[in-house]
Amino acid sequence: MDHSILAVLSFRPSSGYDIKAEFEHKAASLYWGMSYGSIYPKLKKLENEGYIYALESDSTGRKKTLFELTAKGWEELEGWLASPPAYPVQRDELFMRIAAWHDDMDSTTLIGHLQKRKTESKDILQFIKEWPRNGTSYINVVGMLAIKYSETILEAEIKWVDETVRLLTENKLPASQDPNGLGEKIRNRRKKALQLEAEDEDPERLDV
Amino acid sequence: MDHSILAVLSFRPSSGYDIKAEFEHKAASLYWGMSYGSIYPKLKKLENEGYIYALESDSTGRKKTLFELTAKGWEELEGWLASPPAYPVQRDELFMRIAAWHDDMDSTTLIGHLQKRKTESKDILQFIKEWPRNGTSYINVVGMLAIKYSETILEAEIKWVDETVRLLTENKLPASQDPNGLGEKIRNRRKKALQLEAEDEDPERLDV
DNA sequence: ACATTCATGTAATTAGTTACATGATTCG
DNA sequence: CGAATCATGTAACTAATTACATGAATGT
Repeated sequence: MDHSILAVLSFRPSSGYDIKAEFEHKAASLYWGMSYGSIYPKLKKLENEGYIYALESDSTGRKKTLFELTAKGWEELEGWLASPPAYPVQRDELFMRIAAWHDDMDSTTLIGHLQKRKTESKDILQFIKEWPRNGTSYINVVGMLAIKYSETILEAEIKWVDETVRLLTENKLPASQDPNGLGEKIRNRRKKALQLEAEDEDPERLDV
Repeated sequence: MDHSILAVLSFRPSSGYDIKAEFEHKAASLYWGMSYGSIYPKLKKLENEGYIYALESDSTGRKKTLFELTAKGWEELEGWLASPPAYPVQRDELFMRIAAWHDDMDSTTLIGHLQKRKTESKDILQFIKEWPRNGTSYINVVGMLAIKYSETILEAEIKWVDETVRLLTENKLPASQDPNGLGEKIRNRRKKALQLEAEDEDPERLDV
């Protein structure tokens, strides 16, 4: 059961290609994504199970198969909309890197990561801000709330990046917390591991 | 290659069980997650490829296999840390629902979703705020920045939920944008689909 | 003694992407 | 007329979870 497809079809009857475009460039792209390799088989399955059906194409230009929701499809969608959403799992490679960063590493690399993130987030923010103003998109009353959310979060993120870059460049980082001297231990483990390798690579040196 | 495992091992030599705990209760849980079914095979693979090796257990109590990074493992980790992180894909079921919400639906259900989200986010925020203060966790200088980020975002999110619930209950929603009367079309498509089904279910009625 | 937690793993399943294949239509 | 885009699909592959199985050590 893929409810995100039913959700897209609820706006208007769409082809697989349309759905992909919706996930790529439009509103849905902010919170979901899907490739052709997923979309077409899912459409087949949803059709077989009676949630959607194929409309006749209106013969204008290109031929494509538009899918429309059946009564069963609308009911399934609305049941899903009413069911409690799972808490989103954040999987952010930037923060995994930040968390594992260690003192021996160059902080200019980290600043580079942060600035890249800022650029990307600013682009998305601009897209969101312009999108309700282009005068052609359909955004219902509740949809406006989601836009406001993305604006809020992205602005907070960008502000955090600026502040963090400032702290890193001015070397005014907050105090670390290390009650067991783990930072020292980590540096030693790393040093030892890297030294052992150097010896393995050039074992003769000791004897010369 | 699973760098999140190397990242966890960089803090301290750990068993598969330890790694799972790290992803479950600790810092890493905010930005990553993994099940046993992934962890143990990955550890085997990383060992075979020479990124990690098994330490002898220190025979105190339970026997477990701790893994430590090799020189190759440290180098791989640091290369990954320096490589540009991908922009995170937000997959948020709450916002997929909000985006597909339609006017015929009961807004109290939506308010319920929002309040559930608020509770969950508040719990995480509390965890984050307490965690540097428990006096036992290791958090390095850069790690503090990631904590600050999560605080910032979660606080912004909670504020947005409060504001949104207020708008919904007071019925002061922002104006929708619907240049092509799509909202009306959606309501009609839905009505028609559901009526057709009602007729199918009870076709005799027309003849009586 | 019994339940819980610690600890490691595998098999089946699910879900997804990537790369490829194919061809029609439209635009410049 | 050739390039770009529209349009649909499949096969191979990758990545992950879930459910199951097993058993030892610890806490009550």
